[in-house]
Amino acid sequence: MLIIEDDKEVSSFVTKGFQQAGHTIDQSFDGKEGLLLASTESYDAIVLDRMLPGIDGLALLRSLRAADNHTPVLLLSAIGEVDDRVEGLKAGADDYLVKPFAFSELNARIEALLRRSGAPDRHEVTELAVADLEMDLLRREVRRGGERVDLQPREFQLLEYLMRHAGQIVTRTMLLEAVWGYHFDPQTNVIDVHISRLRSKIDKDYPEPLLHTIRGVGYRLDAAA
Amino acid sequence: MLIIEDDKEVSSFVTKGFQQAGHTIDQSFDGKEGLLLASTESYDAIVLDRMLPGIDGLALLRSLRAADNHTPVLLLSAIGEVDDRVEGLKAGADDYLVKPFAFSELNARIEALLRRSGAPDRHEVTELAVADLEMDLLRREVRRGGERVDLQPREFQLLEYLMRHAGQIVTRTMLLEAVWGYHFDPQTNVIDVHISRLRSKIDKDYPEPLLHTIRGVGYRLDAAA
DNA sequence: CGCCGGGATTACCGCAGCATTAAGGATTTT
DNA sequence: AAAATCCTTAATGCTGCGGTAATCCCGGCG
Repeated sequence: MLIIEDDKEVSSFVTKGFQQAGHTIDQSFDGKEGLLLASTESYDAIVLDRMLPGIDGLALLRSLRAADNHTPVLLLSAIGEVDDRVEGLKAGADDYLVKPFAFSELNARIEALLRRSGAPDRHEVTELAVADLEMDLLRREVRRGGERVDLQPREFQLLEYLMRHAGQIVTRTMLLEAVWGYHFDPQTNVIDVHISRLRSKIDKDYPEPLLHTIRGVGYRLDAAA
Repeated sequence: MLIIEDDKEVSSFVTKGFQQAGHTIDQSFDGKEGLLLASTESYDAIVLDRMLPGIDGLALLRSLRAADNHTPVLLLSAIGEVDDRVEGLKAGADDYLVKPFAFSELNARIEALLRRSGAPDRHEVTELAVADLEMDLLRREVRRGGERVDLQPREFQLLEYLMRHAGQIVTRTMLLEAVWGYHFDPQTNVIDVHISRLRSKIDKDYPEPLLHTIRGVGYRLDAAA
């Protein structure tokens, strides 16, 4: 686990706590080094302070997500405004905690994150397939009927999630959480838009649509009627 | 299930999430109304925000418990207060979750509560069957005699309830509560209409009707004459 | 045999929910 | 600083679900 926090006292406090809980910890005290570590090493989770010398915590987080790194990140912040929280979550944080906090609280949240992301299949499967639709996770390539389909990052994420749950119904709430990381209702039609674009790329021009709408619930990806 | 939460965004997110998961939800945005609903109606679980206009969430909870109501309650709380958890649990909450939270987390906890409270876990069963009528809850598919039957959301809910109570008489009042979330008589023939539509899909074209009318009482779903 | 009340059926229409498109912003690249 | 890329928001259109109501049906009872 990686702790990025410039306040030595807080950092040490948190580090000791997690070490005693049996975790292995890397500490970083500034943004640049933190980002470097986060991108080059592989952590099960990251605790990230929002205010940092060098790079701002949010910017760091965005860079990380832009590089397609999905390590669970818990954001620490001194501020408590709602907008900050939303901004943090939108930037790609998986959870958010305001200082001052009790270590037990932090621990519980990290545990929840680990549990959630601890899906063992993440690193084993490198290829997904549904009917004649194939996805190569390593090369980030998608093919339908052998033909290449270019997807944008969001669309790729969306399709990946749908393919991992092929045959099952995927609710809108699930998508908001898994693909957008929202833990609230954005009150917009982001999902619809991206579904629409995805459809135009993978279902249009093909006789049998794979992406089905389940009215009032969500979507399902499969070949069956 | 009852959601008592004044923040419209949170309430909407949670409500939609549970609805998509197949639950019937009552929403309340203030303490007084919430308490009234909680005391007069019968819910399988209640999600209760701690900070409410009107009555405080904790006070509400205490009133409820004082009235000998033991419906499982999960308390929602804003960040900051750490040993609030203890207070909440002391007031009679069965579980506690701090905002912001992931819906999946909330869902998991509610399911745990339902399981604990002895309600037959709705998600352990993924398939229902009555005679040659089958329902796949995960795929939201219904088959009669192996043949697919397309149902609309309401019809699906209705049939699900009937199948969960197969062989028993299901009264109109029960249906209004469980399927429509009405706690009063709408003075219309909604039920009749949907029963009729359901019949035309699952009983028409088949020699033996499964959906029987019990005049003056309600309906019963089974194979027996 | 005709009346009565509950139930069944059908048709109709408002609107929720989804699809689609275009425009605006944010971020990154050149 | 300009350009390109991609995500989000917003506006618009459309489909068909779901509720209401009008009508029909049927069993029960006097």
